Amino acid sequence: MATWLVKTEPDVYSIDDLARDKVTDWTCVRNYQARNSLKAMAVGDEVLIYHSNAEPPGVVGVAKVCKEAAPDPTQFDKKSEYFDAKATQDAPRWFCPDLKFVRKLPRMIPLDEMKGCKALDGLALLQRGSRLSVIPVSEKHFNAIVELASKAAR
DNA sequence: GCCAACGTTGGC
DNA sequence: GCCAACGTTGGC
Repeated sequence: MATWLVKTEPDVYSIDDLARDKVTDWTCVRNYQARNSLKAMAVGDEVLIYHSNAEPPGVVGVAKVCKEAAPDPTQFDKKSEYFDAKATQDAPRWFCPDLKFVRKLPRMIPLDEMKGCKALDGLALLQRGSRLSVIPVSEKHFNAIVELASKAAR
């Protein structure tokens, strides 16, 4: 089983929206590297949900892949701002898995705290200028973040 | 709102 | 295939 982290802007789609929807197709990712990660997701993989452009930014919850990546319908929707004229039904460019809400963490883990955490050294999210919206996370890092959430903030 | 760090596009 | 110009992301 693999583990991942996906970013979302809470103003657009927050962990609470996911909690309400229970399951959502993770659409609108338009970056090839991120797309490749989405396509590599398998049913049962666990996914950390991260709020970007938030105050503060940080990891807020856990979801689970419940359906492998399928063509992202927003690429075919002319009215969508994510419409892609170069994508066809025969050769879709963008894919989205379905994610199922698992739980919110007992507390959010701010980016700041992750930066100061030795156990999270090497986490791709913390690399300088990391802008990827879908990131593979080692199981070790995944567990370290979940454990942090069960401890009180420093 | 600023801007650094990337990614993408397109002319050559 | 290079690379300048432009667009986007996302922390601050």
